[in-house]
Amino acid sequence: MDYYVKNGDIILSQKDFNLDQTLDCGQAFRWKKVQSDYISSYEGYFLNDFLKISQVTSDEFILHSTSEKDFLKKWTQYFDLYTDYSELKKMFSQDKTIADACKFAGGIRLLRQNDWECLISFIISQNNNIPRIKGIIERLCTHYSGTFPDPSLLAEETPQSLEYLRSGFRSKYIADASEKVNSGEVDLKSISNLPIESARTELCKIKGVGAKVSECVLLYGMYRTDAFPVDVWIKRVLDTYYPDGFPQYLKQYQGIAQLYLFHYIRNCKHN
DNA sequence: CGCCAGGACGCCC
DNA sequence: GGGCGTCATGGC
Repeated sequence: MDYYVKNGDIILSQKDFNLDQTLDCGQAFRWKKVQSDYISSYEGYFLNDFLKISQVTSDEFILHSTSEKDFLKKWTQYFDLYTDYSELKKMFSQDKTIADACKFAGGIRLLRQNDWECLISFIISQNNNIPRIKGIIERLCTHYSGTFPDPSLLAEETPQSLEYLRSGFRSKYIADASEKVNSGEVDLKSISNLPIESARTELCKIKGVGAKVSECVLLYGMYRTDAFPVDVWIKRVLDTYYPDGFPQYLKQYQGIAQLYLFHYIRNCKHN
């Protein structure tokens, strides 16, 4: 990671980073691709901090209108820039299937998102498709003037008052999660420090949070890289390529490996 | 139109 | 403990 400041923008030099692969691989739902003269540009949020970011070349980026302070304090963390993905991929590539996945799209990085936002987002994600998940979350944020609502705000809502989301049966789950987090019955900050089995148990106390959603919250919202969400796509990968189980030596970082596999199985046509 | 979606729940056996 | 229907909504 290397950078300099130019006309109020951050010019970033970064290997192992592709915006299309990272921002549109189903781990975050508030990034929008926007028209630009660059390879690609996105606008989105980490919590309520807005960012426009562009990919200029394979390893050059512009973070538009960002202070050096915000860059160092927020965005380097969010994009996980202090982690060496070349090293990770070297380890992953001992496995043929993941090696292929990394060759197909090696610019994916794990986004270090907010636990609360991840919880609500992945509750919404269940039995749903990505375009519609994005729509529901956009309606939610628009309702709160473009910001993602805090637990205290959402805790005032009921399944009825959430009808504008058109999230179907999930609205009662959103209401339950908001109530439990706001009251402290479920304490996300404490959970993030628990052994992973206990953390799963605690998260699953929320109605509508099961094995898959809790795993996503752990991985995407709490940076538990050993969390391993299994959805229908990853199930296909496991059935096809790992009938005897996922390699144990990848356990500590299997969540990140899962990102490459998820993107690969969904987008590589010859599968 | 029908099938499916980054699933969880309730009920059945 | 595993299997299966159900749950809203709408993308494709």
